[in-house]
Parts: sequence; C-alpha cells; structure tokens
Amino acid sequence: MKPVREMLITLVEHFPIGAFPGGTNDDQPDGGSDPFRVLISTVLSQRTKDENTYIASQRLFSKYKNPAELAAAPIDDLMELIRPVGFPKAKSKAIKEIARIIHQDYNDRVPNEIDKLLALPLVGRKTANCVLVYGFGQDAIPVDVHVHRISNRIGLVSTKTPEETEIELKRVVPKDLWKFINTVFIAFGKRICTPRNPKCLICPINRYCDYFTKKIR
DNA sequence: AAAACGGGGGC
DNA sequence: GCCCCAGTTTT
Repeated sequence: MKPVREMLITLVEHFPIGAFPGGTNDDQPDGGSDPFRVLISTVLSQRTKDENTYIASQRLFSKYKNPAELAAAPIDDLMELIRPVGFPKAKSKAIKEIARIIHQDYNDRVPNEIDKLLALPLVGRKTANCVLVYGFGQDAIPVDVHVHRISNRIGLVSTKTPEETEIELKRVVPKDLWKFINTVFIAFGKRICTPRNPKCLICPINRYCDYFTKKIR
C-alpha cells in the first residue's frame, strides 16, 4: 500500500491552491464561490486554457450579474464576450439555457445535487463535481484528463475510464483531501507530470511513483 | 468503449 | 496547416 496521505500532502505543498479558472474563492463565507458563477465559468473552461476562461468569465459577469440577466442576454453578445474560450456558439447557447433553467425552475438557486446538475446542457461529471466542490464545498472529485492520467501513472488507481477513476480515488484518498485532487493534479501535470516526457528526476513524489520505479529499474 | 463534435490561439 | 486545450454528447 502506498502512503497516500503523505504523497498528496507533498503535492499540495509543492503545488499550492490553484484557483479554479472561474474566479476567486474569497467571496463566500464557506470558502466556496457563488455556485452560479462556478457553474457558468466551469462550462466555459471546457477544452480551453484557464487563462482564457478567467478573461471570458470576468467579461461575462461584469455585464450579466445573475441568472435572470444572463437568460435574457442576446446570444450574439454572449458569443462575442466569451470568444476567447472557443466553441462560442455551443457554449453561449448552453450558458443561456442553463441560466434560464436556474432562474425559472430553481428560483435562482443552483441545485447542489449531482443528478440535477447533470441534466443541464454541457454539464457532465467533471463540471458537475466542480460545482459541488468549488461552489458548495462538498466532498467530490472532479476527474479531468489530467487527474485520470496522473492517477493511473503513479499507481494511485488502475482504471480505464474517468468515471472509474473517480470511484477508485474516492476509495483510496482520505476524504479531507478530495478537494485538492483536481487543482493540485492539474498544476502538477503542467509543471512535472506532463503527458509525454514527465520530469521524473525533479518530481517531489517520484519515490512513491510506480512509473518512475519501473523506469529506473 | 469509441468516435464525433466544437473553435481560438500558438507556432 | 497542424496541434494543443480544466469535456460532453452521440454512436
């Protein structure tokens, strides 16, 4: 068995925080952000770079401040505002529809149940779990391509799909560390544990890593 | 499980 | 042109 806590604490120390792309975590009493903004900005973040998401979110929310306003926004204006994140047609349509549903069906309150989140357009497991963690401070693990790749590479899990990875991680990782997995692994995956040619020689957890162990054997 | 889908930005 | 990028949806 791996000393999982020790490994992850080491990573947290080397790759601190890592804000999610949509905004700050300091505007809510529980340390989370406004769930609606988390939801929208996380949709915007899909398949794009976090810097672009940050810019687009700022532009969007400085003009449309709540679900009702966003639901009433002209689609062409939304496309222009969110342009930096790519996929402007699909994403502007989705966030407008999400805003409408949150406003009309949920009385402006984003639901904190995963099934209801998954019913929204362009909201899959990764996005829904981001809302639970960063919007509501719940225990969840958003699994994106980095979390999936790194978890398997270092031998934390042995899985084929991201959903299996989510399930296995929840078994292996102490619950109080779940909230760190996504942001810390992404930072780790950018600097060290890259998809190709990972920098194992300067990796702070290489002593625990299956991939490195096999490589130097 | 695998393929399709969607665009901006960097080089 | 080609490839990358914090996925989702449809076969």
